[in-house]
Amino acid sequence: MKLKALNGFKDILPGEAELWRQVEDRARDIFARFNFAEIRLPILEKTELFARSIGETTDIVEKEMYTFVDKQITMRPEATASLLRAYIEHGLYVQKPVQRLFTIGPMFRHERPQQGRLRQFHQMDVEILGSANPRVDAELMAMGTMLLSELGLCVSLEVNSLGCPACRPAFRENLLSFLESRQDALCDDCKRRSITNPLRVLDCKKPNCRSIVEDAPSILEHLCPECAAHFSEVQDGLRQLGIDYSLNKFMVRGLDYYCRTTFEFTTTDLGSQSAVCAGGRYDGLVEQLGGPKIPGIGCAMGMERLVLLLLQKEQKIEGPAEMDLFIAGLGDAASRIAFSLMQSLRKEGVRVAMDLDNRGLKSQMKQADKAGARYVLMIGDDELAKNTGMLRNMATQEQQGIPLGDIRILIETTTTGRHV
RNA sequence: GUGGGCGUGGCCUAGUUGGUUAGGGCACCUGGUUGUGGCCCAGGAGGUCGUGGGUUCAAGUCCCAUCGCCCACCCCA
Repeated sequence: MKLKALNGFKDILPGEAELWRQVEDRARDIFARFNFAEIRLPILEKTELFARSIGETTDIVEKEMYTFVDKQITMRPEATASLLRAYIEHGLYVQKPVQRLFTIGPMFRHERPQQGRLRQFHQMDVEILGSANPRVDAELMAMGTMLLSELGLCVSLEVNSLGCPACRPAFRENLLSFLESRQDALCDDCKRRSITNPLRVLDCKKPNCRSIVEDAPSILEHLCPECAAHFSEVQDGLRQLGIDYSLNKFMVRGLDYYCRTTFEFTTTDLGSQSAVCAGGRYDGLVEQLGGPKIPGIGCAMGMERLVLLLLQKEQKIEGPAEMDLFIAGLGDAASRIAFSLMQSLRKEGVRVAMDLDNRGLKSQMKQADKAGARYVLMIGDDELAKNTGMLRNMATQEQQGIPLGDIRILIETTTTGRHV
């Protein structure tokens, strides 16, 4: 086997694609309930867009982007930057004070693949631009909760606030001096992190670092009055909407643009990739990208992680799409009639198939069965002589002759009682 | 980038201390029913044992190299 997909790039085969469609349909339904509009975005953008929004020194920008170096363009590693670019470029903020937008599609990061992590992966991305109101934060988390729950998934919601440019520097200093005092006890990774990204030390998974960090200064105790008020109203909103959540003062975001509210829906069933949906507020980002001073908040859901969870739940991948009718033509003459009858029925909206390779009846019945046909129309010499067909109900095994001259009865019988 | 694990027909896999034509299951095709699906039975097609080299009378099995995939670190949806 010479030609194969690239490492970290996956084909989604028909059976699984059906499950993907179910997830996406459910999401679109909920996005509509929450008054979101779809926006479709390009996959390639100028490299600069991601560097400026995600952060020059983040892992994503430093070493994970698929970039055409000579052209200075990059395959998007996430959707928020592209979405804000489009939002600013087309002046969407003048059409409505608050824009609620979603987009679904592939993202690309050159990481080492593992369970729940691919180089091309798919996200459903949701953004609310134009409101700094804490109720918006609560509403967004409520939507995430609703979607995951309607998908039948068991996840937990963790919430934190990262403060804002007014309060974070002071906290950062505080944390830095704390980490310096414990430097010797930290793992090697955390020693490095305390310099490159001190906040990251807070969510190190090593037990030893965890216990050290227990005593670390908490961002929640360093919030400025505005951020503290905002965060308390977010929680108030969550309570009003009946959303279960827990505070996680150690939760940190990987992208630089987040401020104030951040949240993560996590599961214990995905190996080490526990986040199925994560996001937060990014007031100031629109401005940073050259737009007006407009606040925003958003989150992204990882499609393959959702699908993995659904597969684990042994949710049956449904069989082939249901088919209304399979036409079994025996012999050349019958086959010719079947071929054009199939076209007429398809024009009328009937889901029809037939065997085009002149196989025996038994083989054709098998094909019909496998394809999920609810009816089979058999046309052989006997039927041909009378210009009729033998219509068999595959479930009840009843069959009756019906005239071929008038296809209305065929349409009606075979399309009533559809399940899909 | 760093660890660990695994590569046998399309898929899942058996293969004893190296020893005849590499075995089974799923799926596929044909027949049992010369015009009737699912279940059953019989038969059939399908394999450079990831690749290259080495040891040996003999390699799927042992050694070396290489490629690929998976899991974990890291990072993140």
